[in-house]
Amino acid sequence: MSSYNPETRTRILKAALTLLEAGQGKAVRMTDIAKRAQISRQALYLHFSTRAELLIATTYYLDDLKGVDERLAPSRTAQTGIERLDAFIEAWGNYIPEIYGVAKALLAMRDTDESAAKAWGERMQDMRQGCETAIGALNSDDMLSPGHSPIQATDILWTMLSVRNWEQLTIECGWPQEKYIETLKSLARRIFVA
Amino acid sequence: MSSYNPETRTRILKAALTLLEAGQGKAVRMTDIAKRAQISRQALYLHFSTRAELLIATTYYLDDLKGVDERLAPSRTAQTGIERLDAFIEAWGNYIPEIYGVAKALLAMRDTDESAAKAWGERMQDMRQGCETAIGALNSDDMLSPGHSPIQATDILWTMLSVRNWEQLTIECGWPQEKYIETLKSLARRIFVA
DNA sequence: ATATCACTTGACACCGTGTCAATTGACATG
DNA sequence: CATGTCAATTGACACGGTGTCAAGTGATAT
Repeated sequence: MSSYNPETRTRILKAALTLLEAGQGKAVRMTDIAKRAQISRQALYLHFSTRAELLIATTYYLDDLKGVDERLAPSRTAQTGIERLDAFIEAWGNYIPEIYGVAKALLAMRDTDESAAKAWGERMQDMRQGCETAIGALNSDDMLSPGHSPIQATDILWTMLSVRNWEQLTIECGWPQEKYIETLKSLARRIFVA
Repeated sequence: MSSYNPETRTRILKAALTLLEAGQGKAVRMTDIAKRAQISRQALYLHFSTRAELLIATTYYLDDLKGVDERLAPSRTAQTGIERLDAFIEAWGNYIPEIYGVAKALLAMRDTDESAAKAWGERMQDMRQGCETAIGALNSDDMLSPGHSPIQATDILWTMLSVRNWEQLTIECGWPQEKYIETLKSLARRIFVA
Protein backbone atom coordinates (compact mmCIF):
# COMPACT_ATOMS: atom_id res chain seq x y z
CA MET A 1 0.00 0.00 0.00
CA SER A 2 2.76 2.44 0.89
CA SER A 3 5.57 1.12 -1.30
CA TYR A 4 4.62 3.85 -3.76
CA ASN A 5 6.31 7.13 -4.31
CA PRO A 6 6.51 8.82 -0.90
CA GLU A 7 6.64 12.24 -2.55
CA THR A 8 3.21 11.69 -4.01
CA ARG A 9 2.04 10.43 -0.68
CA THR A 10 2.98 13.64 1.08
CA ARG A 11 1.54 15.66 -1.79
CA ILE A 12 -1.73 13.92 -1.08
CA LEU A 13 -1.46 14.56 2.63
CA LYS A 14 -0.70 18.21 2.04
CA ALA A 15 -3.67 18.51 -0.26
CA ALA A 16 -5.96 16.87 2.28
CA LEU A 17 -4.63 19.11 4.99
CA THR A 18 -5.15 22.31 3.05
CA LEU A 19 -8.69 21.41 2.14
CA LEU A 20 -9.62 20.29 5.62
CA GLU A 21 -8.15 23.39 7.18
CA ALA A 22 -9.82 25.69 4.70
CA GLY A 23 -13.16 23.91 4.80
CA GLN A 24 -13.34 23.94 8.61
CA GLY A 25 -15.09 20.64 8.75
CA LYS A 26 -17.05 20.84 5.52
CA ALA A 27 -17.15 17.45 3.85
CA VAL A 28 -14.05 16.96 1.73
CA ARG A 29 -14.39 14.29 -0.93
CA MET A 30 -11.75 12.00 -2.33
CA THR A 31 -12.25 13.75 -5.67
CA ASP A 32 -11.43 17.12 -4.14
CA ILE A 33 -8.24 15.86 -2.59
CA ALA A 34 -7.17 14.17 -5.81
CA LYS A 35 -7.78 17.32 -7.81
CA ARG A 36 -5.86 19.40 -5.35
CA ALA A 37 -2.95 16.96 -5.35
CA GLN A 38 -3.00 16.92 -9.15
CA ILE A 39 -3.45 13.23 -9.27
CA SER A 40 -6.18 10.86 -10.39
CA ARG A 41 -8.75 9.91 -7.85
CA GLN A 42 -7.80 6.27 -8.28
CA ALA A 43 -4.17 6.97 -7.47
CA LEU A 44 -5.31 8.02 -4.02
CA TYR A 45 -6.30 4.45 -3.42
CA LEU A 46 -2.79 3.29 -4.32
CA HIS A 47 -1.59 5.14 -1.24
CA PHE A 48 -4.54 4.94 1.11
CA SER A 49 -7.00 2.15 0.86
CA THR A 50 -9.92 4.07 2.32
CA ARG A 51 -10.95 7.61 3.03
CA ALA A 52 -10.71 6.92 6.75
CA GLU A 53 -7.14 5.74 6.38
CA LEU A 54 -6.23 8.88 4.50
CA LEU A 55 -7.85 11.07 7.11
CA ILE A 56 -6.08 9.30 9.91
CA ALA A 57 -2.75 9.55 8.12
CA THR A 58 -3.45 13.25 7.69
CA THR A 59 -3.82 13.75 11.41
CA TYR A 60 -0.52 12.03 12.09
CA TYR A 61 1.12 14.10 9.41
CA LEU A 62 -0.32 17.20 11.00
CA ASP A 63 0.90 16.27 14.47
CA ASP A 64 4.31 15.77 12.98
CA LEU A 65 4.23 19.09 11.19
CA LYS A 66 3.02 21.10 14.13
CA GLY A 67 4.89 19.13 16.74
CA VAL A 68 2.44 18.35 19.50
CA ASP A 69 5.20 16.91 21.60
CA GLU A 70 7.40 19.98 21.61
CA ARG A 71 4.39 22.05 22.47
CA LEU A 72 3.60 20.04 25.50
CA ALA A 73 7.22 20.13 26.67
CA PRO A 74 6.84 23.33 28.76
CA SER A 75 4.05 21.72 30.72
CA ARG A 76 6.38 18.87 31.57
CA THR A 77 9.13 21.12 32.85
CA ALA A 78 6.88 23.30 34.97
CA GLN A 79 7.87 23.47 38.61
CA THR A 80 4.62 23.61 40.54
CA GLY A 81 1.40 21.78 39.91
CA ILE A 82 -0.42 25.00 39.21
CA GLU A 83 2.13 26.08 36.65
CA ARG A 84 1.89 22.73 35.04
CA LEU A 85 -1.88 22.94 34.83
CA ASP A 86 -1.66 26.41 33.29
CA ALA A 87 1.00 25.36 30.83
CA PHE A 88 -0.95 22.33 29.75
CA ILE A 89 -4.14 24.26 29.17
CA GLU A 90 -2.25 26.87 27.23
CA ALA A 91 -0.42 24.35 25.08
CA TRP A 92 -3.39 22.18 24.28
CA GLY A 93 -5.85 25.03 24.06
CA ASN A 94 -3.72 26.78 21.50
CA TYR A 95 -3.20 23.58 19.59
CA ILE A 96 -6.90 22.97 19.04
CA PRO A 97 -7.50 25.72 16.48
CA GLU A 98 -4.62 24.40 14.42
CA ILE A 99 -6.01 20.91 14.19
CA TYR A 100 -9.66 21.85 14.21
CA GLY A 101 -10.38 21.21 10.53
CA VAL A 102 -8.84 17.78 10.54
CA ALA A 103 -10.23 16.94 13.94
CA LYS A 104 -13.73 17.76 12.87
CA ALA A 105 -13.49 15.53 9.83
CA LEU A 106 -12.24 12.65 11.93
CA LEU A 107 -14.87 13.32 14.55
CA ALA A 108 -17.57 13.14 11.90
CA MET A 109 -16.24 9.85 10.55
CA ARG A 110 -16.36 8.33 14.00
CA ASP A 111 -20.05 7.53 13.65
CA THR A 112 -19.63 5.48 10.52
CA ASP A 113 -16.08 4.20 10.63
CA GLU A 114 -14.66 1.95 13.27
CA SER A 115 -11.02 2.74 12.58
CA ALA A 116 -11.62 6.47 12.62
CA ALA A 117 -13.28 6.06 16.00
CA LYS A 118 -10.28 4.16 17.24
CA ALA A 119 -7.78 6.69 15.91
CA TRP A 120 -9.68 9.55 17.48
CA GLY A 121 -9.99 7.65 20.71
CA GLU A 122 -6.25 7.14 20.87
CA ARG A 123 -5.54 10.80 20.29
CA MET A 124 -7.94 11.68 23.05
CA GLN A 125 -6.35 9.16 25.36
CA ASP A 126 -3.00 10.83 24.76
CA MET A 127 -4.53 14.17 25.61
CA ARG A 128 -6.13 12.68 28.67
CA GLN A 129 -2.72 11.52 29.76
CA GLY A 130 -1.66 15.16 29.84
CA CYS A 131 -4.67 16.02 31.97
CA GLU A 132 -3.91 13.17 34.30
CA THR A 133 -0.32 14.19 34.90
CA ALA A 134 -1.28 17.83 35.38
CA ILE A 135 -3.82 16.79 38.00
CA GLY A 136 -1.26 14.41 39.46
CA ALA A 137 1.24 17.24 39.84
CA LEU A 138 -1.36 19.32 41.59
CA ASN A 139 -2.13 16.44 43.87
CA SER A 140 1.54 15.90 44.73
CA ASP A 141 1.71 19.53 45.76
CA ASP A 142 -1.27 18.88 48.01
CA MET A 143 -3.06 21.51 46.07
CA LEU A 144 -5.84 19.41 44.57
CA SER A 145 -9.18 20.45 45.93
CA PRO A 146 -10.47 17.81 48.33
CA GLY A 147 -13.77 17.84 46.49
CA HIS A 148 -12.34 15.68 43.71
CA SER A 149 -10.50 12.42 43.44
CA PRO A 150 -7.62 12.61 40.95
CA ILE A 151 -9.51 10.44 38.49
CA GLN A 152 -12.64 12.49 38.70
CA ALA A 153 -10.64 15.67 38.34
CA THR A 154 -8.98 14.21 35.27
CA ASP A 155 -12.35 13.33 33.78
CA ILE A 156 -13.52 16.88 34.32
CA LEU A 157 -10.43 18.59 32.96
CA TRP A 158 -10.41 16.25 29.99
CA THR A 159 -14.00 17.11 29.23
CA MET A 160 -13.50 20.84 29.75
CA LEU A 161 -10.70 20.81 27.21
CA SER A 162 -12.56 18.89 24.54
CA VAL A 163 -12.50 20.10 20.96
CA ARG A 164 -16.28 20.37 21.07
CA ASN A 165 -16.15 22.75 23.97
CA TRP A 166 -13.53 24.85 22.24
CA GLU A 167 -15.79 24.88 19.20
CA GLN A 168 -18.80 25.95 21.18
CA LEU A 169 -17.07 28.71 23.09
CA THR A 170 -15.04 30.23 20.28
CA ILE A 171 -17.16 29.59 17.22
CA GLU A 172 -20.67 29.58 18.64
CA CYS A 173 -20.25 32.01 21.51
CA GLY A 174 -17.74 34.11 19.61
CA TRP A 175 -15.03 34.14 22.22
CA PRO A 176 -11.63 35.21 20.94
CA GLN A 177 -8.99 32.51 21.36
CA GLU A 178 -7.25 34.64 23.97
CA LYS A 179 -10.36 34.76 26.10
CA TYR A 180 -10.89 31.04 25.72
CA ILE A 181 -7.44 30.30 27.09
CA GLU A 182 -7.63 32.76 29.96
CA THR A 183 -11.09 31.69 31.01
CA LEU A 184 -10.25 28.02 30.94
CA LYS A 185 -7.18 28.58 33.00
CA SER A 186 -9.13 30.50 35.58
CA LEU A 187 -11.94 27.96 35.63
CA ALA A 188 -9.47 25.16 36.11
CA ARG A 189 -7.89 26.94 39.06
CA ARG A 190 -11.21 27.60 40.59
CA ILE A 191 -12.33 24.03 40.17
CA PHE A 192 -9.23 22.08 40.99
CA VAL A 193 -6.99 24.14 43.20
CA ALA A 194 -7.66 23.79 46.90
CA MET B 1 -47.23 16.84 2.61
CA SER B 2 -49.03 16.26 5.89
CA SER B 3 -52.59 15.97 4.66
CA TYR B 4 -52.09 12.21 4.85
CA ASN B 5 -53.31 9.87 7.51
CA PRO B 6 -52.10 11.28 10.82
CA GLU B 7 -52.19 7.84 12.38
CA THR B 8 -49.59 6.62 9.94
CA ARG B 9 -47.58 9.73 10.57
CA THR B 10 -47.34 9.05 14.27
CA ARG B 11 -46.64 5.40 13.57
CA ILE B 12 -43.64 6.57 11.56
CA LEU B 13 -42.53 8.91 14.30
CA LYS B 14 -42.82 6.20 16.89
CA ALA B 15 -40.81 3.84 14.72
CA ALA B 16 -38.10 6.45 14.19
CA LEU B 17 -38.03 7.17 17.89
CA THR B 18 -37.68 3.55 18.92
CA LEU B 19 -34.87 2.92 16.48
CA LEU B 20 -33.01 6.08 17.37
CA GLU B 21 -33.31 5.40 21.06
CA ALA B 22 -32.24 1.81 20.71
CA GLY B 23 -29.43 2.54 18.29
CA GLN B 24 -27.97 5.28 20.48
CA GLY B 25 -26.82 7.30 17.52
CA LYS B 26 -26.10 4.50 15.09
CA ALA B 27 -27.14 5.51 11.60
CA VAL B 28 -30.81 4.75 11.12
CA ARG B 29 -31.87 4.52 7.49
CA MET B 30 -35.18 5.37 5.91
CA THR B 31 -35.56 1.70 5.05
CA ASP B 32 -35.21 0.72 8.71
CA ILE B 33 -37.84 3.18 9.81
CA ALA B 34 -40.22 2.09 7.06
CA LYS B 35 -39.79 -1.55 8.00
CA ARG B 36 -40.40 -0.81 11.64
CA ALA B 37 -43.49 1.26 10.87
CA GLN B 38 -44.75 -1.55 8.62
CA ILE B 39 -44.99 0.72 5.67
CA SER B 40 -43.25 1.01 2.33
CA ARG B 41 -40.15 3.16 2.20
CA GLN B 42 -41.81 5.36 -0.38
CA ALA B 43 -44.77 6.04 1.86
CA LEU B 44 -42.37 7.73 4.26
CA TYR B 45 -41.86 10.39 1.64
CA LEU B 46 -45.58 11.00 1.49
CA HIS B 47 -45.35 12.24 5.08
CA PHE B 48 -41.85 13.67 5.28
CA SER B 49 -40.13 14.94 2.22
CA THR B 50 -36.61 14.32 3.48
CA ARG B 51 -34.81 12.36 6.12
CA ALA B 52 -33.88 15.58 7.86
CA GLU B 53 -37.50 16.64 8.03
CA LEU B 54 -38.45 13.31 9.55
CA LEU B 55 -35.69 13.55 12.12
CA ILE B 56 -36.66 17.05 13.07
CA ALA B 57 -40.31 16.08 13.38
CA THR B 58 -39.19 13.21 15.59
CA THR B 59 -37.49 15.56 18.00
CA TYR B 60 -40.59 17.70 18.29
CA TYR B 61 -42.68 14.62 18.81
CA LEU B 62 -40.29 13.53 21.51
CA ASP B 63 -40.38 16.88 23.28
CA ASP B 64 -44.11 16.63 23.25
CA LEU B 65 -44.11 13.11 24.63
CA LYS B 66 -41.63 13.76 27.38
CA GLY B 67 -42.77 17.25 28.12
CA VAL B 68 -39.71 19.45 28.30
CA ASP B 69 -41.74 22.33 29.47
CA GLU B 70 -43.24 20.65 32.49
CA ARG B 71 -39.82 19.44 33.45
CA LEU B 72 -38.38 22.87 33.46
CA ALA B 73 -41.28 24.23 35.50
CA PRO B 74 -39.68 23.56 38.92
CA SER B 75 -36.68 25.62 37.92
CA ARG B 76 -39.00 28.51 37.17
CA THR B 77 -40.72 28.39 40.52
CA ALA B 78 -37.54 28.13 42.56
CA GLN B 79 -37.13 30.81 45.19
CA THR B 80 -33.45 31.63 45.28
CA GLY B 81 -30.98 31.86 42.42
CA ILE B 82 -29.03 28.92 43.72
CA GLU B 83 -32.11 26.76 43.93
CA ARG B 84 -33.00 27.77 40.44
CA LEU B 85 -29.57 26.87 39.14
CA ASP B 86 -29.75 23.49 40.83
CA ALA B 87 -33.23 22.82 39.58
CA PHE B 88 -32.31 23.74 36.05
CA ILE B 89 -29.26 21.52 35.99
CA GLU B 90 -31.27 18.67 37.41
CA ALA B 91 -34.11 19.08 34.96
CA TRP B 92 -32.00 19.46 31.86
CA GLY B 93 -29.35 17.00 32.93
CA ASN B 94 -31.93 14.32 33.46
CA TYR B 95 -33.60 15.14 30.19
CA ILE B 96 -30.46 14.55 28.12
CA PRO B 97 -30.35 10.76 28.42
CA GLU B 98 -33.94 10.59 27.26
CA ILE B 99 -33.30 12.52 24.10
CA TYR B 100 -29.79 11.32 23.50
CA GLY B 101 -30.47 8.95 20.63
CA VAL B 102 -32.47 11.47 18.67
CA ALA B 103 -30.14 14.30 19.57
CA LYS B 104 -27.15 12.43 18.30
CA ALA B 105 -28.79 11.72 14.98
CA LEU B 106 -29.69 15.36 14.56
CA LEU B 107 -26.24 16.42 15.66
CA ALA B 108 -24.71 14.18 13.01
CA MET B 109 -26.96 15.59 10.30
CA ARG B 110 -25.88 19.10 11.14
CA ASP B 111 -22.77 18.81 9.04
CA THR B 112 -24.58 17.92 5.87
CA ASP B 113 -28.02 19.41 6.27
CA GLU B 114 -28.79 23.05 6.65
CA SER B 115 -32.27 22.58 8.13
CA ALA B 116 -31.06 20.05 10.66
CA ALA B 117 -28.41 22.52 11.76
CA LYS B 118 -31.06 25.17 12.17
CA ALA B 119 -33.40 22.91 14.12
CA TRP B 120 -30.65 21.88 16.46
CA GLY B 121 -29.53 25.46 16.86
CA GLU B 122 -33.02 26.49 17.88
CA ARG B 123 -33.27 23.75 20.48
CA MET B 124 -29.95 24.81 21.88
CA GLN B 125 -31.01 28.42 21.94
CA ASP B 126 -34.03 27.41 24.01
CA MET B 127 -31.78 25.56 26.39
CA ARG B 128 -29.48 28.54 26.53
CA GLN B 129 -32.43 30.64 27.55
CA GLY B 130 -32.78 28.46 30.61
CA CYS B 131 -29.12 28.95 31.42
CA GLU B 132 -29.48 32.67 31.00
CA THR B 133 -32.40 33.00 33.36
CA ALA B 134 -30.75 30.78 35.96
CA ILE B 135 -27.67 32.96 35.84
CA GLY B 136 -29.88 36.03 35.87
CA ALA B 137 -31.61 34.81 39.03
CA LEU B 138 -28.26 34.28 40.66
CA ASN B 139 -27.23 37.75 39.63
CA SER B 140 -30.39 39.32 41.04
CA ASP B 141 -29.58 37.67 44.36
CA ASP B 142 -26.15 39.28 44.15
CA MET B 143 -24.77 35.81 44.30
CA LEU B 144 -23.07 35.69 40.91
CA SER B 145 -19.34 35.44 41.28
CA PRO B 146 -17.73 38.76 40.31
CA GLY B 147 -15.32 36.86 38.09
CA HIS B 148 -17.98 36.49 35.39
CA SER B 149 -20.30 38.77 33.51
CA PRO B 150 -23.79 37.30 33.21
CA ILE B 151 -23.26 36.66 29.50
CA GLN B 152 -19.98 34.92 30.02
CA ALA B 153 -21.44 32.87 32.83
CA THR B 154 -24.28 31.88 30.54
CA ASP B 155 -21.83 30.83 27.84
CA ILE B 156 -20.00 28.66 30.33
CA LEU B 157 -23.05 27.05 31.86
CA TRP B 158 -24.49 26.45 28.41
CA THR B 159 -21.30 24.73 27.35
CA MET B 160 -20.99 22.72 30.54
CA LEU B 161 -24.46 21.34 30.02
CA SER B 162 -23.99 20.36 26.39
CA VAL B 163 -25.10 16.97 25.19
CA ARG B 164 -21.52 16.26 24.12
CA ASN B 165 -20.25 16.80 27.62
CA TRP B 166 -22.93 14.56 29.05
CA GLU B 167 -21.91 11.96 26.49
CA GLN B 168 -18.26 12.20 27.38
CA LEU B 169 -18.75 12.05 31.12
CA THR B 170 -21.36 9.33 31.29
CA ILE B 171 -20.58 7.17 28.30
CA GLU B 172 -16.84 7.65 27.88
CA CYS B 173 -15.82 8.18 31.48
CA GLY B 174 -18.46 5.81 32.76
CA TRP B 175 -20.05 8.12 35.28
CA PRO B 176 -23.48 7.04 36.50
CA GLN B 177 -26.19 9.55 35.71
CA GLU B 178 -26.54 10.33 39.40
CA LYS B 179 -22.90 11.29 39.65
CA TYR B 180 -23.15 13.40 36.53
CA ILE B 181 -25.96 15.44 38.02
CA GLU B 182 -24.40 15.87 41.43
CA THR B 183 -21.00 16.79 40.04
CA LEU B 184 -22.40 19.31 37.62
CA LYS B 185 -24.43 20.94 40.32
CA SER B 186 -21.41 21.22 42.55
CA LEU B 187 -19.22 22.51 39.74
CA ALA B 188 -21.77 25.13 38.86
CA ARG B 189 -21.92 26.32 42.43
CA ARG B 190 -18.19 26.46 42.63
CA ILE B 191 -17.88 28.35 39.38
CA PHE B 192 -20.78 30.75 39.54
CA VAL B 193 -21.73 31.35 43.13
CA ALA B 194 -19.84 34.17 44.79
C1' DA C 1 14.69 -4.70 -26.25
C1' DT C 2 12.32 -5.42 -22.39
C1' DA C 3 10.73 -5.38 -17.83
C1' DT C 4 9.24 -2.75 -13.95
C1' DC C 5 6.97 0.83 -11.66
C1' DA C 6 3.92 4.81 -10.57
C1' DC C 7 0.26 6.52 -12.28
C1' DT C 8 -3.85 7.23 -15.70
C1' DT C 9 -8.27 6.19 -17.94
C1' DG C 10 -12.66 4.54 -18.03
C1' DA C 11 -16.01 1.45 -16.59
C1' DC C 12 -18.58 -0.47 -12.95
C1' DA C 13 -20.68 -2.20 -8.32
C1' DC C 14 -22.66 -0.81 -3.95
C1' DC C 15 -25.31 1.98 -0.83
C1' DG C 16 -28.43 5.37 0.71
C1' DT C 17 -31.51 9.25 -0.55
C1' DG C 18 -34.97 11.05 -3.20
C1' DT C 19 -38.34 10.78 -7.48
C1' DC C 20 -41.73 9.03 -10.65
C1' DA C 21 -45.52 6.42 -12.77
C1' DA C 22 -48.63 2.90 -12.62
C1' DT C 23 -51.42 0.06 -9.63
C1' DT C 24 -54.29 -1.63 -5.64
C1' DG C 25 -57.87 -1.60 -2.37
C1' DA C 26 -60.91 0.77 0.80
C1' DC C 27 -64.43 3.92 1.49
C1' DA C 28 -67.81 7.55 0.12
C1' DT C 29 -71.19 9.63 -2.86
C1' DG C 30 -74.47 10.12 -6.64
C1' DC D 1 -73.91 -0.22 -8.75
C1' DA D 2 -70.66 2.77 -10.85
C1' DT D 3 -67.46 6.28 -10.10
C1' DG D 4 -64.13 8.94 -7.90
C1' DT D 5 -60.96 9.85 -4.30
C1' DC D 6 -57.25 8.91 -1.55
C1' DA D 7 -53.59 6.52 1.15
C1' DA D 8 -50.47 3.47 0.32
C1' DT D 9 -47.91 -0.13 -2.69
C1' DT D 10 -44.66 -1.78 -6.29
C1' DG D 11 -40.91 -1.38 -9.13
C1' DA D 12 -37.85 1.26 -11.64
C1' DC D 13 -34.55 4.88 -11.84
C1' DA D 14 -31.27 9.06 -11.11
C1' DC D 15 -27.70 10.95 -8.28
C1' DG D 16 -23.61 11.38 -5.43
C1' DG D 17 -19.90 9.34 -3.06
C1' DT D 18 -16.81 5.35 -2.05
C1' DG D 19 -14.28 1.68 -3.47
C1' DT D 20 -12.71 -1.89 -7.30
C1' DC D 21 -10.92 -3.65 -11.56
C1' DA D 22 -8.55 -4.09 -16.02
C1' DA D 23 -6.06 -2.24 -19.56
C1' DG D 24 -2.97 1.31 -21.03
C1' DT D 25 0.96 4.86 -20.80
C1' DG D 26 5.40 6.67 -20.23
C1' DA D 27 9.66 7.05 -17.76
C1' DT D 28 13.65 4.60 -15.82
C1' DA D 29 16.65 0.76 -15.19
C1' DT D 30 18.95 -3.48 -16.96
